[in-house]
Amino acid sequence: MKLDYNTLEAKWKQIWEANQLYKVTEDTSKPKFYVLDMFPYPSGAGLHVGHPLGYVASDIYSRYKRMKGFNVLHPMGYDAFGLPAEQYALDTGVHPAKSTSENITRYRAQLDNIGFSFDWSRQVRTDDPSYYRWTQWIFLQLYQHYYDKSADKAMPITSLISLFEKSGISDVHAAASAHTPFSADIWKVMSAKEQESILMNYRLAYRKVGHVNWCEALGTVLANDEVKDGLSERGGFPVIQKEMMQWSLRVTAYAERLLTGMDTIQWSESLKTIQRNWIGRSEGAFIDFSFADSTAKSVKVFTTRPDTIFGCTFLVLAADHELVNAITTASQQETINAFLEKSKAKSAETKVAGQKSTDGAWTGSYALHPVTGDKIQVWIADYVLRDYGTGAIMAVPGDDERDLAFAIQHQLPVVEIIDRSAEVNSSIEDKQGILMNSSFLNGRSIDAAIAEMLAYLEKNKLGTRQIAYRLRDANFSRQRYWGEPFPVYYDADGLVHEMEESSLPHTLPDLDDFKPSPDGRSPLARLDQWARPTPGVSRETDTMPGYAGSSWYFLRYMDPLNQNAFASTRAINYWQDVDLYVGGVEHAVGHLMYSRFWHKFLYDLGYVPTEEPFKKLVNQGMIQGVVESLLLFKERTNGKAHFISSELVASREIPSDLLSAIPVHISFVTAYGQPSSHLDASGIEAFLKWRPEYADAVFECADGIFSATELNGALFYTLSEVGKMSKRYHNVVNPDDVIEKYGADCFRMYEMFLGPIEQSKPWDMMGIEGISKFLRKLWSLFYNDQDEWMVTQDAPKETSHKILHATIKKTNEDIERFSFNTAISQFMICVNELRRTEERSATILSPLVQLIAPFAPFITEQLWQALGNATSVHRSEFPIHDEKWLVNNSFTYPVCINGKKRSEITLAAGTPNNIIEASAKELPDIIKWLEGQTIKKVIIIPEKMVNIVI
RNA sequence: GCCAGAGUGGCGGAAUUGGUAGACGCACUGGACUCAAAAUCCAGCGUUCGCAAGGAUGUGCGGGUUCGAGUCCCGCCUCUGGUACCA
Repeated sequence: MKLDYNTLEAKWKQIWEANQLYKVTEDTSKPKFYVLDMFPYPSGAGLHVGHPLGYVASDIYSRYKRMKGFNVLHPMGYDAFGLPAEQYALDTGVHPAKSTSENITRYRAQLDNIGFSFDWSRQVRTDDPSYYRWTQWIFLQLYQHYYDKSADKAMPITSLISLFEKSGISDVHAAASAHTPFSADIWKVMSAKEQESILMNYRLAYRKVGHVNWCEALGTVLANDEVKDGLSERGGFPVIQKEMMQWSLRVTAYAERLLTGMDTIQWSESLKTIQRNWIGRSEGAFIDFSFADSTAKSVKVFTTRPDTIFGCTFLVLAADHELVNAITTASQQETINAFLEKSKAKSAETKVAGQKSTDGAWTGSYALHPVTGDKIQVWIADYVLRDYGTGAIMAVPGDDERDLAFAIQHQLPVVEIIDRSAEVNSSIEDKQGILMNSSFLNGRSIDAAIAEMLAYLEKNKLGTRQIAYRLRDANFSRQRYWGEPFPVYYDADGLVHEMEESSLPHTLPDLDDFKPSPDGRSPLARLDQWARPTPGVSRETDTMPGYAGSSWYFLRYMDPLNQNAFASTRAINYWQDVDLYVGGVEHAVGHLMYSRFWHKFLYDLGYVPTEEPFKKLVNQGMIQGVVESLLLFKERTNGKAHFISSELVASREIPSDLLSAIPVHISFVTAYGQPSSHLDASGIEAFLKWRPEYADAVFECADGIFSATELNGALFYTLSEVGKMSKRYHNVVNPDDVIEKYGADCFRMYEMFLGPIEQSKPWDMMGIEGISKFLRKLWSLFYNDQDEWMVTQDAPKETSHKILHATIKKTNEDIERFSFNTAISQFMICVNELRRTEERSATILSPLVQLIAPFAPFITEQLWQALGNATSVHRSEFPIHDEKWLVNNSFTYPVCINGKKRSEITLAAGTPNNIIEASAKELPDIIKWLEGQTIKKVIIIPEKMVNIVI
């Protein structure tokens, strides 16, 4: 039989489908194993060669685990709600539901091509009402719960209400946006509206007016992790701060558990560090400063350095701190107003640029230093943030660079309080030094002083120990159409009413105009009938953000069709949690943080049995593309665009701001990806056909300046860079094309052979021939050049046993540690060896096929059938190595003197160490070296080496 | 700035616990087969001295520990990622 990938793949895909080979059910007779991929967002560009990298790895692992006797859940689905489909709808008028479905069809075809072992009967789509019904349900649970810090878990809001009725706020120890004190009696006489606004401070899903990241171009607000360097992650549009009524999730309530939970899971250290930094825990104290002569009583500041309190010479509040109005004196009112105005106008640009600022203004008020009683000025400034700590700081210019810069700018007093003269190369961050000018703390080390001051503050009721987190509550409203509607409505008073559980799903209505309204409201607000169904009732017209549906999808796979629950208890108890999660590191602070939060919440409510959703996580790297660009020289020649060959740039010293790079389609470029990538005459012709606006451009290369038609013969060099694979750069490589040419098995193995899967690397077709050759060699062990079946039932050669069992051992170890490239290397060694010795015995070749099966499912299935097996190789048992074939009959030891190899001896296996030592010392060349030397010791490492130390 | 990770041939990368550095693949060079090409097979392939046998040297740089260091320690350099007025 001839090796013909395409027919072979079609044949087996059809057989697997007909036999439901990869369908999985809860089977208590086998141990479970859950392998999950991060489900894709079905974008219009389709899958490129980078996407399947993680999928191939997880598929190999799934197939391996199945052959090892595990009941493997390996599902796939689509993160179908999201911005790009809506942007596409804005541009083309195509309904997002339609384009998303079309994209999903395309993705499915591409995924099927690669031969994955997904159980497609469990597919989920986040935009399916039967799915988002449960997203809405979980949202309602969040709304109906608060976080009780004493119990350290989420509790029903009804218990909070009973506490309020019993004793007001005094017994409540809960995560809250604000603590307004009140008694039980006061609570009882509050109006429903007043009570509701108090409860909103506690609910895990709550509404508040807050400043949010507003992106004008996208017409929506974004969560903190969706903003990068002041620009939207999607699209790269500017983001400004804006006040809006928004839904938020109280993820901060779980900050500590999100932090400690990381000790129990197997994630890479770097990923854990990213999450830890994002949570940003720091220990310190709240300290109360009372005012000297103001209507306001006191202000709380947060500090991690209570020891520096004697150096505190002024206070600084955030510009939008709640006390600013109350403490501003009449004489300073104008100054403060001017500053607030300026600060507001500035926030848009400078916060984008990330510049440091020492701008500020004095409120006219004085506070009293809590220890010395000195009068100190209270300022407001840009560099203090409302959202961190208490939004107010005690400024210690003597030991804080920002405070110092501010003090110098505004000529405020500075007191040196840390003596660093004993330290070499010490900076403020080092926390090294001795206290001075600090009353009873003088002479203490910083650590000792912190402890002493904390005790002092608590004893004198001046402050409390406190832990602050950088983590902010997650914004949960998007002024967008293509997302889950909120299952709530508002009455005439603006009070929130939950929808009945039985009325879910609250479906997304149809729409044909997707433009957001300029005032920042969702397109849904335009649907009068839907938005205001009856007088006095209005619906929430915002929708949930992209991460809503993806925060729990892994649970739905356990029981995807369930109508009565997000998954049955039976299914959840069987599948428990995800054993292995494979996906990109770009989700470190978004999806992975929110999923853990939702999962912990569901755990508190008793719906899931484990606290953490993902036991082990592997981050696959990104496969990058090569971006080829033409350099456009902006100084135009006779009004014509001037392109310049890239090698001239260095020699001509053209200022880089006069150059811009125009990405070119890689198919135009010759020697693409190489240092000598260039366009020849036909490439230039193709380029001009594609970008006709450059038809009259001039092209400057080493030989001179030409118009396109004069350019025959001259090579025009492009600029080659490694970058993202993206439609924009015209460098997307479609897996379908690779599979068409080399077959799915080859594509899978080559993706794995590129290097460790955690690593990012550029896609490069150069090496794929090596894998292709390997598969042909494998095939040739079974069929000769005349396509005759060569496998015999003869006894194999002993050396074949040896190489086979070494390969079995290594394959098991390598798959377990996710080192697929080294496993493939071993297959190559094995196949080469078997070919060299012309091994044709089924005893050897049969297990070899099984070993390679997870990597190359199609070709191995075919060979397995040809070997006479009635059932699939993917249902067979993974080979186990036999130690007896791995024991050496003899072993050649390198004999070293002081670690340098001088000779070697070959001795029988299991030779006692004293004989090895004696034999080593008898070697003539060694004796020559040892002459006149004293042997200090002899080190023998079994099966490794003999080292004589002189 | 701070935090984390990484630097190995012409290239992608091996070396699992401190034990013969460069596995495996690509590229390249030479040879066989062929009228020729492709395909296939064989051999070579860090640097350096040498006709060779063989020697020296070599894992970003400078030190150290050790019989022995790509691997451990100290000090630097470079790159990648995260983060940035976080008190």
